[in-house]
Amino acid sequence: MNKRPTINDVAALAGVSKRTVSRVINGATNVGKATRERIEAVIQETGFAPDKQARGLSTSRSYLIGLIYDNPDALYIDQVQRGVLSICSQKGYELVVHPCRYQAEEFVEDCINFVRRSNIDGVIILPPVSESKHLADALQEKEINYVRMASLDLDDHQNIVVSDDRAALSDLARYMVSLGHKDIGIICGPQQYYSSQERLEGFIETLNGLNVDVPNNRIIEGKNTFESGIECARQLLIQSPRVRAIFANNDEMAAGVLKVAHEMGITVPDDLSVAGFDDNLLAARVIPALTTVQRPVGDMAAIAARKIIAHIEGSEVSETETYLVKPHLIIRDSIKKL
Amino acid sequence: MNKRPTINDVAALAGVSKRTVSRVINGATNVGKATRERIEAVIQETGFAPDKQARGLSTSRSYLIGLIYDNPDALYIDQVQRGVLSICSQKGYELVVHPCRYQAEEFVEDCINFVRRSNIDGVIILPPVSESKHLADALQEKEINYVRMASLDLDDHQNIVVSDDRAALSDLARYMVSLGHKDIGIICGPQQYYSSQERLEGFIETLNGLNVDVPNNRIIEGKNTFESGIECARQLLIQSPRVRAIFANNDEMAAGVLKVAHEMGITVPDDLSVAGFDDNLLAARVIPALTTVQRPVGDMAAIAARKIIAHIEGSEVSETETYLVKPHLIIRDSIKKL
DNA sequence: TTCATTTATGAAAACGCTTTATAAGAACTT
DNA sequence: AAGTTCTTATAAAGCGTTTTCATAAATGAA
Repeated sequence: MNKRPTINDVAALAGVSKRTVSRVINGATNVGKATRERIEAVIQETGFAPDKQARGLSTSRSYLIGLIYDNPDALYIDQVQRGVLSICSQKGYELVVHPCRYQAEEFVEDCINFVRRSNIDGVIILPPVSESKHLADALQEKEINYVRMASLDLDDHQNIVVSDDRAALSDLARYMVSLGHKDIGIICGPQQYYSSQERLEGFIETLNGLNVDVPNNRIIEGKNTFESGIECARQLLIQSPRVRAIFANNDEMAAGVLKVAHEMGITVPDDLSVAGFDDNLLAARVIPALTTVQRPVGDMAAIAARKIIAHIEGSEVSETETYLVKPHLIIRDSIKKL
Repeated sequence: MNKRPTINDVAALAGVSKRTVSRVINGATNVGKATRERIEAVIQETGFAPDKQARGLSTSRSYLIGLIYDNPDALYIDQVQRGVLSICSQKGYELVVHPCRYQAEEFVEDCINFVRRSNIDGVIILPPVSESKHLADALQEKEINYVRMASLDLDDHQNIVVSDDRAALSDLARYMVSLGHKDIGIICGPQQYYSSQERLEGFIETLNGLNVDVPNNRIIEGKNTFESGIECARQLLIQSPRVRAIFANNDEMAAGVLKVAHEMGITVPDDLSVAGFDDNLLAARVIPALTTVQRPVGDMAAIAARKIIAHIEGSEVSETETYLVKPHLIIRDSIKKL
């Protein structure tokens, strides 16, 4: 018996029609107890498992979930994948990955094709792609299930999982001020992204609320890369040598700050405090270890997976399922009390 | 026209039978020129694309390629995924990811099920899972296509892509000696993995060839994590304070060495040189930037993808397609000339 | 011209499942 | 006793492809 058993084999062996076997597989109730048990025994014995393609052809389902992203942060992607899979594998779905180029002209079309070609049942979209209204609209129109992960509440709560970066940055601001910091510089992220805006605003507003002012020339826009962090840090530290603390929009750029400080003979955290965002691989390994903000990425991904599966299966997303998660501060060695 | 067009729609619109359309789709030669052009026009117009599931049901193909791994290095995984996808998307395949637990009892069964359930056409297996003879045998027996990525030539060349770590480590050894190093310590990887053995041997043999001896007490086995790197570095530097250079089996552990050196007031690279392996995200960002070894991971993955697709499609792997790639040394600031 | 090939097309079966009728009993009503 | 409902089962159609087997038309050889 090298060939994989089909539903017909099972039916024949159990002496029933395939319709009845189908009922058993799909957990229908109206099957006689004796019959059901006989069929289940045969299934056990033969190791039968329904063919996903055949089943899909019939139900127009593929049991595939797509993951769409254009994000260079491999660690983030990895955590998301694992989070999603922890749920998928429980529910019998597989995960198909689809990195893409957000900026490309045919980007939306490309994503739609991806879904169509393989009959993907639903997609999870990661930032910054998730901020594309264009894509979301296209999916909506084509009636494709989707859930977005984002840092901002920009969709129906059934279709999004958001991390409250603003609140986390507020915590960070309070923490810095509580340690006596008043001369603060910022290397923010690209302001074309809502997520970068949120972080910047959350940070500044709280500082202002605590009577700490951040002059505009102490705010520099970076590109979220290590190299960009280096450039911005140079500019900032030369322009405003009195700055005693810097918040960088991510750990990559914070690592750049560390590099520049080292070059310039500035000791961190004694002369300069530094904070990052992400709790990237770097954060704990760099010297001094970075104080940063950790988002529960895996958890968010798992929530997204539960939501998308609920959509697919038409079951209600349980009301208790949240859509908003709050990141938390990871305090290490890069911020010093003045 | 909200519904996706099927082959029947195309046939009807072109006024031919679906058999003929099928011929055109699949590039058969025996179709009249006029007919072919008419059909192609209709396909263009309607945006028809064959349904993968239906096609798969017929051909018992899924156009899915699986990626099996149990590797905590997110960067490595990410590079592999992108490398594989660069080929897959050209050829109309999608990538399904399957992280697993190598140590688990049901690991082999789990992988087989993964393939069976979704009719995965073939799998690419990453280290260290790729070292499992058990899994390879099971796949062979079930006639499942696979290609392994490894650091060691342990399979038919059609089924493997190997990175010649041994040669790279030999280069590193020569480089260190050329800078005058003789007091060298090693933090090697888990010796249960062939790949760790290869690196260690490649390094030591070359050193020996250059008349540099590494006493056994200067070789410590780590677990490839940052924390393990810290422990091993402490042990090594306390036990053998005269060591002036350390090779760590990966960048994570090398970062651990940097951390310990900093704690102990040892300046890198002035008092102690350090080398890593991987060219991890960390390598360039840490201070001082690590001299390390970079494997062309993306390229290897692309080769693996080409091979697996060739297997699936029964076409010959082009003879020019290599199976062996050589990593190369990335020289940065962590090794100093004595 | 006639027969043998090749070339171009189609009808219909098959792939393995779900689902829409439908039917046969059994178990209630009246 | 005859009608109604459940309950449990089946036959057969359908999902969108590919593929086997025919067949018709066009070409070439005799």
